[in-house]
Amino acid sequence: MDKNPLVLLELVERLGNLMRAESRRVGSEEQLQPVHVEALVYLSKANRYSNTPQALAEYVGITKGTVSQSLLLLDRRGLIERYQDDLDRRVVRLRLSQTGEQFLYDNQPQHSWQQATRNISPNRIRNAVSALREALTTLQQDNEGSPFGSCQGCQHFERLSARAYRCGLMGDRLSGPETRRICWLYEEKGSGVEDEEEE
Amino acid sequence: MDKNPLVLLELVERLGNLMRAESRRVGSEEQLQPVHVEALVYLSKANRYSNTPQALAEYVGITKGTVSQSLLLLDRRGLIERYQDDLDRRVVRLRLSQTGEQFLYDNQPQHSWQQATRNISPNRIRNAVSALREALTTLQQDNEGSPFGSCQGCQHFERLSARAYRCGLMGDRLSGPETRRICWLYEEKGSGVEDEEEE
DNA sequence: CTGATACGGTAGCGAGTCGAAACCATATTT
DNA sequence: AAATATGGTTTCGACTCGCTACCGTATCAG
Repeated sequence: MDKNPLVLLELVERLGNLMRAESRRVGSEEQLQPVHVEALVYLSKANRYSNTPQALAEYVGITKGTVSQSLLLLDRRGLIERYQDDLDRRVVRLRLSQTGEQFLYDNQPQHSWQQATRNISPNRIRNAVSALREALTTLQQDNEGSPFGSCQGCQHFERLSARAYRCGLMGDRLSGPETRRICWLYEEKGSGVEDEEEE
Repeated sequence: MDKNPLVLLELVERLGNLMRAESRRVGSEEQLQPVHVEALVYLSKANRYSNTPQALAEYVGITKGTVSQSLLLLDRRGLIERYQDDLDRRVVRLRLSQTGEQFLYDNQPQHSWQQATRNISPNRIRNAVSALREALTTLQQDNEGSPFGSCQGCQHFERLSARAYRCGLMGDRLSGPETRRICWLYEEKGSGVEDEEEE
């Protein structure tokens, strides 16, 4: 009866707008733009391979030039720290400063979302997650953007023992919590070439 | 295992970002910002009560001042038309121009989304829609923003006969297609006070 | 080792966003 | 008739954002 996919899009966009407005609200006190808040949130969730300007730019969907500006601002405000990578001295690494952590802790940009979803049964949430995840994966393939995901479901993820993990691509051992962070090297597990051409 | 609601948020934001990037892509040819494209899409879906700068501002989550600017630009470009309301001469009404319609038709901002969702079963989409709808409703209540919805499920909606409808709030008769457009006067049907307080 | 090329990041430009506040014109209330 | 509310517009300053040019480091070819 509905044109369902479009309705879903409508909802996603609208929720996105609202959460963006929320970011705006949260940031206004500190004179931060929504993008700045998004950047802080991203950094709080990115793993060790993904805390660079480049990855951030891809994630929020803006150019590296703009990201560079934003980072400058966040640095001036003391919310993040920038330091050089030892191995490749071109790359800049980012991390939240103490103040940055505190800012997120105080303002809880996701709080209103958690309120809004608290009455939805875990099961329905799980279903929604799975549907959206599928849409995201396809969308990313089509746009050839970087994937962004966490170790579960990543092709490079290896489990050494009960509590020891490893990234096969980079060769590092990973702690348990680290395997749940966002990584832009993520590659979908079963995704060699799907023959599922349906055209 | 997952912190599901947060994962869902993550997905919604990311999909939102991607679709925003898509808007950017679509608009770049015509030198339009993402917001401009969003505005056009909105106008193509808004019903007769909701085609005003005010409603648009609430919908996309920016201030009326900014909206005013954007509309100026869209008007200059000949993508929309602005005309005064007869009854209240303060209010400006908006509609897509021929060119505006054509623009949307040519560029299909939602095309990539439809591609991305075409392999998701209707049933899963329906579930996702229902979960997100619930989140949206709650979020809007908490933020006391205008609700935005279509006649199905609206408190003011009246069915006069098989194919004749009416908005009880405004007193107008509505055509069938019109009842499926976006309205910012929407009020959730069962929404006096839910006793469903769960903490 | 040396040049060419690739790549991560920064800098500057111009058009535009954005919130805030002031403002205008038209309702509405008193 | 005056006070107030409301829908829109204007102006301001800080910031975004794509773009292009640029810098320094890495990598590759000879």
